[in-house]
Amino acid sequence: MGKRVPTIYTVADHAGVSIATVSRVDRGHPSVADPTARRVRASMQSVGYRPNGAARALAMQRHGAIGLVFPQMSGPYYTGVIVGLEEAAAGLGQGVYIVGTQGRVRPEQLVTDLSRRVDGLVLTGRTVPDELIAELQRQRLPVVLLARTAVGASDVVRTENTRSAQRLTAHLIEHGHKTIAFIGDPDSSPDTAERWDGFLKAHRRARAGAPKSPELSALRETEGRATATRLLGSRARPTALFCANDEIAMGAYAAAAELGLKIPADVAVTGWDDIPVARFLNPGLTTVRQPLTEIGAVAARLLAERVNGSRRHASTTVLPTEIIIRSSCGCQPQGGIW
Amino acid sequence: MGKRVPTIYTVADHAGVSIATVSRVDRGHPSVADPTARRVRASMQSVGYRPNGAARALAMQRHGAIGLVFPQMSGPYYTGVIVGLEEAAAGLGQGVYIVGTQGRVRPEQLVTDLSRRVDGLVLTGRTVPDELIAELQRQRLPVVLLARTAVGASDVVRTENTRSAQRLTAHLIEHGHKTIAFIGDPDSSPDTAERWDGFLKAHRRARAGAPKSPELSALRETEGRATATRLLGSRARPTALFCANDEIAMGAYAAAAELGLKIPADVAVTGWDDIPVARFLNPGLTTVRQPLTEIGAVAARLLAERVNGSRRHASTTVLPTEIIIRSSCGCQPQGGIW
DNA sequence: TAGGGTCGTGTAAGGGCTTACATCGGGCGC
DNA sequence: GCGCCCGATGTAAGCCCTTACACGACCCTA
Repeated sequence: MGKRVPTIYTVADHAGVSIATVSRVDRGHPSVADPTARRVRASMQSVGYRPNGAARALAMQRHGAIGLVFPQMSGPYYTGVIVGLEEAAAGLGQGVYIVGTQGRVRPEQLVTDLSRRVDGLVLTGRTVPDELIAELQRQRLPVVLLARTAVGASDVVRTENTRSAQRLTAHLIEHGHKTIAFIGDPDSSPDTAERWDGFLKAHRRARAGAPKSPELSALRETEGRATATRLLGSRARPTALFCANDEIAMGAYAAAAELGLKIPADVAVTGWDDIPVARFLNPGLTTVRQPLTEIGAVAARLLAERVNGSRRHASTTVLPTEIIIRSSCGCQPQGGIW
Repeated sequence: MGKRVPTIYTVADHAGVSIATVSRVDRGHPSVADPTARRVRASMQSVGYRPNGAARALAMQRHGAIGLVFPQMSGPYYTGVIVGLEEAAAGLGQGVYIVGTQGRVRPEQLVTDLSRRVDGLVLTGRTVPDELIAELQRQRLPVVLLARTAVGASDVVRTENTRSAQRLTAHLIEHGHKTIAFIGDPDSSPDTAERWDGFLKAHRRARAGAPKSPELSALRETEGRATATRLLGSRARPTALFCANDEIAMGAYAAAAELGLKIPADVAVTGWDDIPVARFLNPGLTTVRQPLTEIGAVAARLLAERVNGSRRHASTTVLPTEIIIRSSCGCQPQGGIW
């Protein structure tokens, strides 16, 4: 018959000590005599004791976990962030809960539920409405926002966009391109908005004619491919495509191949993110590297500071980006040094 | 001053009801009168109440969460599995904890800690030593193993390997290849072992000469690239590379490009997994698709069955795989139908 | 008008752990 | 030989919920 799950009492009885001693042994408290500790450990083993984390969390008034909410985990972008976050969190003694909101019926409910079991939350992009974020803050839950505009007094982690976008665009202009299309939706995220901004700045700076508007596309291969196909098939075909991320750029590669256009001879392409596969594309994709794992790691650290109370004021962290020149922009394969 | 965090008592006082009623309102229990429920909800909102998940888990004797342990999350393989797992788990009302073991000092400690806060665990590949798995089973923690040989009476989710490997190899042989190298390490995982097995079977079936041994490589781009470079640079260069996964195949692409060899004219390449980028490679990568998200979803469901006690006996699930013919094997770009 | 249901709410007993404080034996200084 | 102190262990009070059961008010029915 299903015997009850062994608890700290089971172990205490078995070892002939009090539950306090069992707890101390489990936590590695130094003040337990060696023979006792050995006996207790043997008992734990022998009854098959697995301490109940919920009870501990309740007693310690700390969940020992943080939550990460992302829109679509599928892409390499979030994978990188998650890896960085998980690793840093583990180092800080925090577990990591994940929740994807893409395609969920009631994402807000998921996030609310999640908020009950963590010491802090990392929210990315457009996963959660502002009101909910505000509500969580009212509940005094530490929140870090990634790739998202600030709400109230939360911490924010971002990466540099405008400046790199401007330089990358200038690079394309130097390659002689007159008509460069921007593929992406500035309204979809502050990051993309800043990239569009830098794109325009570079044109102004070079006194070059800029497109009046971006070519809208979601940050995904399929959408990028469709948009690129349309652009490259038109009469006034642009000679360069500034893609808001690498996945769009990959779509552009596919579109170009389909239309028999050579990259970069017929059309130059640049991406953003430097996802792992970028350098394996043919030709190598010129792009902008974001420190993905670092983003996650910083978020974890910020949360830890809030949780242990060592910091009370909201902070904004902007991580640097780096332009990676390969050959899709028209440079020689070995690549220039930026 | 840091006021105490509001609890169910705070709300009860504020609303002038008992904590039982507050609890019922929160859980959506139907037997609360409407006006009362409204009043309680207003109080929750007004005091900024966030129920404590640990306390609930303790009272309900259920964590409402499962854990996933993976070796390196960086790759697309695990990303797919995680997505599937997370989505299915959410549907079953379970949260998902993740832990990566790659590069961790004491992975076993991480897993042990994790086991205290979940109702069940999904363990992948070579992340956890058999003894620890056995110990967790002794503690009656439901465990599902992915891409891993069974230990004790745990559930196992796998994908079909031998048959697809055999057919894919036969396909290469039909393309006229006499010397096909197998890149991967059969000792590193049962999956790879079975692929090697199918590879050999196909040679035997076709009365073709098979290599005596696999060309060892970890399941990563870098290692695959190094191995492929060595092979393709040798005198007796193989005319086809059967790579144990897509990442190795991508390394092979890079190696071939470096050596000025054309795929598939000079050397054919096949992969395994059908990671998202596979069809964007040039030429499109012929590979074997595994139902990644389905693997995760099945794992979540198995765990749920164990947790709610609706199933007691260990099960093994083998999911089907599908050969995806593109052009890296020598077929025409539009691809044959398998 | 008493008895029996219902419905809405409250009471109180857990659930398994941490930890401040109390207690109990020695060893040691004098 | 006495008192002190310290090290090892125990006692018990939380931590914040869920829920079986009790209870009282009210409505029906007989």
